[in-house]
Amino acid sequence: MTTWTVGQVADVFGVTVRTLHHYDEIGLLVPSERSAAGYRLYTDEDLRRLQQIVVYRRLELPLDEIASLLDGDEDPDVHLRRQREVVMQRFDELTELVVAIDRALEREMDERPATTAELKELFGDGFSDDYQQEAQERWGETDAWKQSAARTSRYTPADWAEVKAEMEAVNAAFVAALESGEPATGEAAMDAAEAHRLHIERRFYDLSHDVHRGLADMYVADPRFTKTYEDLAPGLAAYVRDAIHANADRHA
Amino acid sequence: MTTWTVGQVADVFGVTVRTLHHYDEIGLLVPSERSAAGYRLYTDEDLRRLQQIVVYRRLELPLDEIASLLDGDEDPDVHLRRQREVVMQRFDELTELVVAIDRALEREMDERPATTAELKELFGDGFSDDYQQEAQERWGETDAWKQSAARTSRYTPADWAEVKAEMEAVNAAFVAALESGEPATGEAAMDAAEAHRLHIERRFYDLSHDVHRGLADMYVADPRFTKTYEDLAPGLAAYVRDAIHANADRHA
DNA sequence: GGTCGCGCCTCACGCAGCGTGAGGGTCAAG
DNA sequence: CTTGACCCTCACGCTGCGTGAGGCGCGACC
Repeated sequence: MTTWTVGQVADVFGVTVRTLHHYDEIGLLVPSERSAAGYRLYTDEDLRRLQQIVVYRRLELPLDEIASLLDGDEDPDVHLRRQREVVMQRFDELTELVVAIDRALEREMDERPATTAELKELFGDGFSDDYQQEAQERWGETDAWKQSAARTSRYTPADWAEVKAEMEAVNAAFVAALESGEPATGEAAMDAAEAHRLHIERRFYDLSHDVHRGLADMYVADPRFTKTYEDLAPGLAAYVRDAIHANADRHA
Repeated sequence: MTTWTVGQVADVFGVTVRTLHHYDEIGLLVPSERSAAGYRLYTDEDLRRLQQIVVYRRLELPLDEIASLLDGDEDPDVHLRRQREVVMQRFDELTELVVAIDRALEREMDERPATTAELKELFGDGFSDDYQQEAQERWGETDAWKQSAARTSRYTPADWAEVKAEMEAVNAAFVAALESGEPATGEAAMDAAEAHRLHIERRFYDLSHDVHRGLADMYVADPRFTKTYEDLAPGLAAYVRDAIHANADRHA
């Protein structure tokens, strides 16, 4: 007996008969022989192919990719390496997941991530969803945005409250420097600028001094940012921009 | 504006509109309001629920479980802990996967895991798939079987050849002891028994001396095992059994 | 040679969790 | 009053099989 029936093959390889039927249907593994009665008969070669299929399935490759891998002229090496990357990525995701679950367990949903509504309560209408939407459109593809989104998605209302307090402290420092009559290139203003940069870096995303410059320019160029600062003190937007540039110069 | 439309909600929460429709269809998240034109309008409370859903989805919980979790009286803690275990298990699987991929890359499918056909070539008909089948039925649920299956599934033909050589060496030791006229309780026989146990432990599964006794009894009770030994030398099956028991006594 | 029981066959529908049109209203802006 | 971006409701498609239903094939035992 040098051929095997579905049941035998299924048992040995730990798959179901239906799975073998399916592989036959889609042409992934068509048994080389059939008995007079129409029984599928698998040869050694078929088994070798199935062996490969089973291995690739454990790698969670879709069946059509397995097919092209086994039939095609493509280098299995390439596929394997790609698959390795995919698995490693899943790995990272799972790591995050475990962390998320642990956090969820710790706080038992009491201090859960904040909703947009709560963010609005905290930050006022400056934090509108329309704005978030636009921000995503403008920055959605950048690493900074992704990093920021990844972090803030896990912030609780309490975290956000802290963030807000930090932001207000930085702004207050700017206002104080401005109202003391110190120029934007002065120590206090530059220190506030550096504090601003560190705040963002700590809470949202990596921020080099150069990128910080770009942000500063936007504070003046984009009326919504400008308004936030101008509401605090007239001329603050430009003052902040200049302070940030001066601070960047200082750290150049 | 204290309610949101599908598109707004979708953007902010990073899901698609279709997903929201789906959640509505299956009753997982039915928006509290509808506009005159039939637009779905999501309230703050709806968003809070969606927030929970999104979190649980990241945990890969099926939607119906999420529903019972959010609606039911069940303790979310229990679900979370269970989910954590599931994720950790996936973790282990992925670890194995990466190892498997690396091995596959190393040997580039050349020294791939052996097929049943190859095993038969190596071990003769004693290693029939029928037998494997039965073994799985008898032992399939035991840890030992699983452990063995997990290990052997990655054995290459070369590995199996080594296994076979080891087995033959052990058997030869038994035969030599038997033919030298030494009793089964003698040193040489007991040493062979211990070598037998260590061989299985190294290649297949953990094997205590007590479990080893059970195996020994089966060698006499099950005609196929008996045959394997009797073919080597008459009376060997019983001799092996006795030697194993003696060895187990020695290590008690 | 009947018939038991297991294994094989071919349909064919079902499942999750949406994706992806089709075909048609709605709403703010110009 | 039109345009264009949204919204609506069907409704079929996709993966990778699970799960019967209804019906032959085959070795064993009577």
